[in-house]
Amino acid sequence: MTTQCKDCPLRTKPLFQGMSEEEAQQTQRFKSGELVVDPGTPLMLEGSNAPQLYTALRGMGIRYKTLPNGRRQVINLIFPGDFIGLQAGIMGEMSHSVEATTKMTLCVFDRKAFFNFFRSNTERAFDITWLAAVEEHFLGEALTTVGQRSAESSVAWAMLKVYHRCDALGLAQDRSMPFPFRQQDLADALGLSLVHTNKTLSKLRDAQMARWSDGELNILNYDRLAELAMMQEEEARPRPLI
Amino acid sequence: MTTQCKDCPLRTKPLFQGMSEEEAQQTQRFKSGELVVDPGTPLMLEGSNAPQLYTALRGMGIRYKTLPNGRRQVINLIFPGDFIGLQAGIMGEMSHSVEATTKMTLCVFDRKAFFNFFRSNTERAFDITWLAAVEEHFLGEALTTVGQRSAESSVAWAMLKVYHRCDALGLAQDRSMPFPFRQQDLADALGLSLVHTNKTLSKLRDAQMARWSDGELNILNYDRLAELAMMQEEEARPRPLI
DNA sequence: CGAGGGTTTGATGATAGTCAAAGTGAGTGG
DNA sequence: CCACTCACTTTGACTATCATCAAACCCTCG
Repeated sequence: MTTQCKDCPLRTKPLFQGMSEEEAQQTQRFKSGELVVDPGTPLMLEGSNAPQLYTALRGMGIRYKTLPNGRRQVINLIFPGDFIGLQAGIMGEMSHSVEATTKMTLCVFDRKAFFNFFRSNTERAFDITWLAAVEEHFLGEALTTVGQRSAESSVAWAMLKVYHRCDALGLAQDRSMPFPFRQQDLADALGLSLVHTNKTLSKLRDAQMARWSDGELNILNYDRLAELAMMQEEEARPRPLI
Repeated sequence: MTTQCKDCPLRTKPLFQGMSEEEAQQTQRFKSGELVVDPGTPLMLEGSNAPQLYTALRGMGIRYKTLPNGRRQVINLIFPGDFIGLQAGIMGEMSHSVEATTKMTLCVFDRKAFFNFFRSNTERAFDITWLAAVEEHFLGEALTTVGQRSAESSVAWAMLKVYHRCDALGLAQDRSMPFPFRQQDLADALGLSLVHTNKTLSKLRDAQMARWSDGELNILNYDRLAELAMMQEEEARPRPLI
């Protein structure tokens, strides 16, 4: 038995905008099933025209692009509530690949139904555009990080970014959250080498600012970390949930 | 007398999707005027809630973010046909600033009318989302460049990227195009220092691959530049024009 | 016990940053 | 018409951040 949209465990999180019963019903009609995948499973392939779109319900993953020389850029991390495949839905082709890092549960939507869903309700169409704008916003920040921040500052930024997200999802407790990625993933996200990333992490650990081991991230000194990250305060704006 | 949307000089460019008479009329109703600005004029401010949205009709500009330490990341360059202020239109706040580099002519839209425009026609709503998806696509590529490419490769990539765009706009001739930016702008876009950017440019010049001086960019050896840039072939997908 | 994926550490060097100064050209005012 | 300024580009010298290479270490798993 798959989760009913009206009973979606994410719906009540403060991170997301409220969803009316009617909206939940609309989403329900759009939803074609649920998918559970093991760690490491590819969900979308760069350049492909995915027939399915997803919303992450549980678990985490990554989006990434690969270059002809084999290097990989992690575009961002996927957390519960993220919509996957917007680009395929709109432009017909993915510009990056998506892969599950942990075991994941995904709500499956049919690409063919996407346009109907989009046109079925102006509010929902607006929500989808909102999601795209949020993503653009995030990518601008990520670009700024990779382009302008030092390694230490970048790592601090990334840690706070994921911490905020997890906190808003209620997955964090005591300045501590699950963070099941590999150091290589973080390195590829920040444009750093694995070795340098590792050494930077150990600096932050020694400085008692943050500790990450065994898939658990611990923010030890929020304020100093935020200063190092040059984090701009911005209130968590609730986002739409599809 | 301002330009009528139905007579928009951009409408006929192959870069853009065809626009029906009816769509032109709808856009016309949404359009509240035209604005001509001098080089260096700020158009949008990061964090502000812009009351106006624009489409660049003529001229070029840049989008950028600034960090507390004063460093600047150029998010992308603005060419004719680009829609400015989508984020403000959707989320109510800009995540970056926008500035005119050359003299620019802009179609002005009223933010308050934006939602009406969006809901007035599903096709137009879809177009706006398309634009956001295109931007996301571009930012992913830019992030990959800054994170994974070497300085030489980055510069080559940037040159080809703008060349393709200008070519599609009919602004290029003989592998040559206007490129009125400063080296500092390019440096800030690629996360490089000004000095290193300058030296990289002179390498590409010496290697007879590309020459950029006096606001004119010249692609001397397209193939070698493309190889250096690790440019993936991708056909120019026509984009919507608002 | 060995294999394999991931993390950690050390050594070395290249790419790219910083600092400084000179060069160029357009624009301004005496 | 000639300084003079100002913004931008170019060049050289020096430095540091970060990449690469290599090897050891740690765990889990078969």
